[in-house]
Amino acid sequence: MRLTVRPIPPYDFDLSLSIYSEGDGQIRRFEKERYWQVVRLGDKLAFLSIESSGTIDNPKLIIELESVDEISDSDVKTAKEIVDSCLNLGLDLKPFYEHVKTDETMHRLTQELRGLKSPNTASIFEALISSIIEQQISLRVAHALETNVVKSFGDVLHIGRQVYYAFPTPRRLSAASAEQLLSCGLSRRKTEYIREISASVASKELDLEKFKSYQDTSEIVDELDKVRGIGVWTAELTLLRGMNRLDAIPADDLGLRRCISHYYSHDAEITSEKARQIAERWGRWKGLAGYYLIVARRLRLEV
DNA sequence: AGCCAGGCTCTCG
DNA sequence: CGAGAGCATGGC
Repeated sequence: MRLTVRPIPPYDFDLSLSIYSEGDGQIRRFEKERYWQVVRLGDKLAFLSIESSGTIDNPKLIIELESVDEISDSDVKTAKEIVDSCLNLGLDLKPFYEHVKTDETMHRLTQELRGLKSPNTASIFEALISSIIEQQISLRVAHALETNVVKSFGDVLHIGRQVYYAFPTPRRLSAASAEQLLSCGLSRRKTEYIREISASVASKELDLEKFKSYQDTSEIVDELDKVRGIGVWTAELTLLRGMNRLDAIPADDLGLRRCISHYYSHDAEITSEKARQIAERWGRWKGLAGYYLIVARRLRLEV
């Protein structure tokens, strides 16, 4: 099954997906200008791969869907929505670029990284659990542990001779024993958070979807912050990459603070208050701007 | 070897 | 209340 999608230009597919070039090939990966992952279409699993056949100013994506099940028209529609959301294709970057023109540094970086859109997880739940796993430890370690969790509890999809994994459902994670989660390398505390939160999401006691209707991002942060295991950092990171809330910026984040400091404060250590103060100039694109700084730093761009 | 890494909770004083 | 310990793992 093949379909095409047209992102709002400008859109640089290779640049935007390059963060997944280190990804695990059985979960999600960008390799040789092609991105793939497993998606859920209702209760079916499908293997989704994406390639670009357009340009930055006239972007066009070719999507391929493979499944052991029959793929219906509504599945195709769902798949398009997932791609749209995960790659943030509906985002119009032009107002952001216009807004930051008064900020010399960010203006230069947006020229260098023109067409970069921040990626999203397929579900808010995935963003939330990933963020919890990433608390405190280095990203390298966190990604290894996350891979363990996905391969231990995620649904399996066989395509040809290959095996791929979807991110685990709340139900599946809530049913995981503490020992099983511990053997993934998580701390005892984090296994508690993950089991508790997964159970309350599965039982709808914690309704993550309802947050989509909230106008005010800070209201969602406050509400998530009340949940055991979720602090402001975790809430903001979840909103940014799980709900496309580009005004959410995890200013407490050590790595992000170092990026902000590199471009705006001569690499001096800055507090999260200072980071938030600097971020104010990016208006409702704070989180996206922060993402630009992270990517810029990774590419060792200097302004 | 020991400390730190994209936090958060719980426990003391 | 505010400060501080504890946490799992891998890299340096």
